[in-house]
Amino acid sequence: MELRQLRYFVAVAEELHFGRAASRVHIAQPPFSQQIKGLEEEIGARLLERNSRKVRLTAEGQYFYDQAVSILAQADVAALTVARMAKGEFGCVNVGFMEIAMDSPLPEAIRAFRQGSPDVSVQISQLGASAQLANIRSGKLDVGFSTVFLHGMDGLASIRLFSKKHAIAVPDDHKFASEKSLSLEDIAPEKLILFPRSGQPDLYDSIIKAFSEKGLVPIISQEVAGLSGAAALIASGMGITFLPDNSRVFRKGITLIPIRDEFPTMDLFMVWKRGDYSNTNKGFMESVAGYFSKYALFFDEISE
Amino acid sequence: MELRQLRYFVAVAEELHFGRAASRVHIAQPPFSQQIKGLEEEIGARLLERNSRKVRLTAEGQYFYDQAVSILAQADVAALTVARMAKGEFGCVNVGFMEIAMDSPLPEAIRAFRQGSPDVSVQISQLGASAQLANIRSGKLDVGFSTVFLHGMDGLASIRLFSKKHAIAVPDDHKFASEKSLSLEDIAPEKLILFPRSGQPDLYDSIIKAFSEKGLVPIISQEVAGLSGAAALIASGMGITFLPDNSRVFRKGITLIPIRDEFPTMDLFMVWKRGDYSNTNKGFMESVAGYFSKYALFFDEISE
DNA sequence: TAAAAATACTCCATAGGTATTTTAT
DNA sequence: ATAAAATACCTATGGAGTATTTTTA
Repeated sequence: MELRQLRYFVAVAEELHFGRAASRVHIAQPPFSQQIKGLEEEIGARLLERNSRKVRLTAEGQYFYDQAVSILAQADVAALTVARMAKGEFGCVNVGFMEIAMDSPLPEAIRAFRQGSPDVSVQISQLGASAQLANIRSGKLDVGFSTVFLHGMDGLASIRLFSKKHAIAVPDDHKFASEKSLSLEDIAPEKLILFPRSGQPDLYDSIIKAFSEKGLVPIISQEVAGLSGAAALIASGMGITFLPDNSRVFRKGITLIPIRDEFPTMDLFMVWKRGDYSNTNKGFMESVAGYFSKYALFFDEISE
Repeated sequence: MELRQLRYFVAVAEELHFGRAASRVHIAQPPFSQQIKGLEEEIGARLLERNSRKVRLTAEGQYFYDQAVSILAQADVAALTVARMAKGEFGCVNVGFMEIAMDSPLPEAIRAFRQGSPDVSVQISQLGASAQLANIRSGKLDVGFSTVFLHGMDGLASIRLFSKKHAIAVPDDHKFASEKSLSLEDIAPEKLILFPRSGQPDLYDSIIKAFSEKGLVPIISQEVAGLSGAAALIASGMGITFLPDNSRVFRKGITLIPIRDEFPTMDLFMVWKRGDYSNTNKGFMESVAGYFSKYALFFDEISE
């Protein structure tokens, strides 16, 4: 049995006339009759009751017609869907992101993609940097957004989406609140609230190093995982911390003051499994990277 | 796109090896590769990522594999189902019967068919003779069971399943209750309960005629539609009536006494639309007729 | 270098065309 | 008498086979 025969059968079941049905599928009547006959013989049932004046469906034919229509429709939809997947218009992307990425244009970049590709399901989940890497490797995640740079790590690839200067976050009523900028010397004596080193060891170490290069040792009063928790601690006067400059989210009761000295930046990277992405993923990544105006760079990295 | 290509694709999606997949579908590797390539080109998407060492499904291929399996399964099931319908093993039969038919071997005949053809759905509904004929003509009913004989009526065909003598049904405490048999002369003076003439005019008229041929006129005290209602009236002493001899159902408080004289019989006919029945219907009718040991006769009538 | 997919070609099975016959109204 | 399906027979597309090349791990 072939789809061709189902197409022919559907035609004759709807026309109830071999000649018209044949011309509808653009073949001559005799081979058309042959195909129908072959179909009936193969499945072992008469589908049409016909004589030279009238054609009508048998009970079997009625049932088979419904089935044939359904099968042909499913085949068409499957082919179309796959074509759309290949064009990146349809599918599913599993995205992981670090909490800090919420405080960036990333949510808007994802929203823009969703609008442009409404039939792509974007599943996002908040994950730490290491969890992202593990899940990308295992295939549970397609793309990750993390502040951790990959120094050419094994099977993974990444690009930097943006790099943002850190600022000092102090409570609105802090003595620094009215300063235009601060030096590390100003900050060193203050109680510092920092993220746990395990989360982003490189960033953590380079912050400490920035101080020690000036002969300073910061007073780390608390390590807090979770931005909103840290923001609450700052606002309530438990200490000060670093936040990306112009942070748009966590600033209730908090003032951001630029740092005068050289200081590590907050970078956001997009990470994926090198050479392993569906067209849907590719479309997603291109859209997000494009949103960050990194098209050229992205293409270099993605096409290896 | 053809089912052949789906079959091939399923094979290679499962084997992840063109050579093995090709031999699984009993063709050589090169034409097999051609077919897969053609499929991919037609639907406009790469389904398999392959090099000379490894074959794996793309995201599109994974999706298409599921669809292909489903489509092939549906096609197989459809063909199989239609074949079973043609053999009368699967389908649906709409049956109409007159109430009186419940007091006969018919229910058991239907039960026997159901047991032998568990995948045929038998829809039964109680209908009068004329309603049966109308519904059979319109196609709502496939088969009817009625006491009304069709004198070679237009598009309908029928056979007699059985013919049963009538007996007199009297209440257990009636003066006739201990009689061995009764003549029409005995019965004529009694209050008679009869079915409405409209239901079975021929039978009604022939009953009256049986009396009048002996110069008798029966006293019809009531006309009652519905056997159970009639039986209740008899039992409560409102009159006597005719029931098929050895009636198995309606005999609480009722005694049946044979009739000595010539008298119309109670016949049950199976009725269907001449030359218009599915194989499922045919199977049903043959089974029921066979139960009534009418195979030979039935076959004569059914095959015109 | 060796296993496996892709090419290149050849062949034939069968889908499809043409001419004609059969059939039922 | 005629419209339409079936049959008979022919043609040619394309599915499948064989031999060979290309590829990459």
